[in-house]
Amino acid sequence: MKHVFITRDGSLKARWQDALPDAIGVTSGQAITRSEPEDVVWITTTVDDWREQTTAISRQGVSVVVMSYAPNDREALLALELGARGYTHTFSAPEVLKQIALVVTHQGVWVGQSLLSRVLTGSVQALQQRTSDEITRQGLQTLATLTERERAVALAVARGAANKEVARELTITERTVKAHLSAIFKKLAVRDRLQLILKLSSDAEKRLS
Amino acid sequence: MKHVFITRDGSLKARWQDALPDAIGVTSGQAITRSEPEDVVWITTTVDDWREQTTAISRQGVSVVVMSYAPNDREALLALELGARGYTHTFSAPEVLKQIALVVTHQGVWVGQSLLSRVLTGSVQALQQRTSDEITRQGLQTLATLTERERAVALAVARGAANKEVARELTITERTVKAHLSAIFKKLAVRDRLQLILKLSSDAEKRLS
DNA sequence: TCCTTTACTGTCCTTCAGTACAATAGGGAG
DNA sequence: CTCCCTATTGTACTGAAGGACAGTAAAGGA
Repeated sequence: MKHVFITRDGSLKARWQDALPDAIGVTSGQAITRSEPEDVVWITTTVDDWREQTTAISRQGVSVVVMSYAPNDREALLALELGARGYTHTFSAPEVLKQIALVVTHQGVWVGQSLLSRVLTGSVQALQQRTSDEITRQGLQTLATLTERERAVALAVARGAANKEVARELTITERTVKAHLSAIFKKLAVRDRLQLILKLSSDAEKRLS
Repeated sequence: MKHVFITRDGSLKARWQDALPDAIGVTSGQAITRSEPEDVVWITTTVDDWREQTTAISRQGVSVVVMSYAPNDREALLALELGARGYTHTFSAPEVLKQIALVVTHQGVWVGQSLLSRVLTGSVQALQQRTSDEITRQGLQTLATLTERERAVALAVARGAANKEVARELTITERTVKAHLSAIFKKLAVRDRLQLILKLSSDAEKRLS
């Protein structure tokens, strides 16, 4: 079992070797021939054909972890859809890399704390809209100070939903949505929904780093 | 670190103890008081309030694995959405249970071989439908299609500024700001400033990668 | 020169967001 | 059994947002 790092020039970053002493670096062209079913292949999104590589390698039963310089949930989704079992920041600490290696070699999936919930929340909302109260679960610290219902409203608004839409979604009147919003604005010290969106999305970004 | 199994009657199955000798069994009522951040809580879907328990316990930072007698991807999604980090069959082999324990205690997610692809595919489709125009059409060039002034207005609005503030900032009237905004909405195919903010911030993420 | 684009401004109108007054009901703490 | 918190809904009001009509002025290419 070995760790194969695919980079643009086949070079290895020091922290990767810190975490995984038996790591080897290759370029995109060499990748397929150098990896076996037991291995873990790490690939950065700076590699032009990382999508194709991820698909091809994961199809052979090899665990693939995609590393990005600027992780975001859309790219994470894409990576997972292509067959990757992990998605993380290129500059993740050695301890984190070790952890990821451990997880993916044991049939686990590693997508980072916040990404998971965001990714899944999206799908659940689409697949079964009726569970809307439960959409509010973990979270952003900001949301922690809110009540269950307030959180549900806040998250809906953060998606860009209008009061009327939120009302329909939570099966309450528009007036109630306004009531919750007033409470939310007060608690989070924001003046309107615009600032709320900005606050929530900036907090979400912080969690990625 | 210990393994807490929540079952209807608080009893433990033999294979659970085979896999995890330090396992303890509790009933739903005792669950919260008996689990600490380092623990792994295993809960079967035969427990009436497994959804609420999963939500509550995972919120405290405890890893929760949901076990079902008849696993299916819909329930898996629900479990993950509620905050569970694992989802498997109640009668999983001891080796599998060990593996799951290892994965979830290292910040991984375990949803089983077959479920993984289906679950993720579902979520990918759901998310991409919602954001398909952004990804395909405009992409990174969102702001590039705008004129100088429109860009200035768009950026100010993306910061959460009101029309009046933008007007003062650019030394123009509020009416002109509205005119620019109308053009922006049309060009970028968004309905209002809320969606504009969401669009710009999502594109900003992509530009970084 | 003519036409197009861009920037800027005006008034009128509709809809939405948010607040200011409320009120009612249930659950939990003391 | 109160007091407090939460969830819910009501009416009325102010102000902002955005569209529907406009219009003028400058710049640049055909």
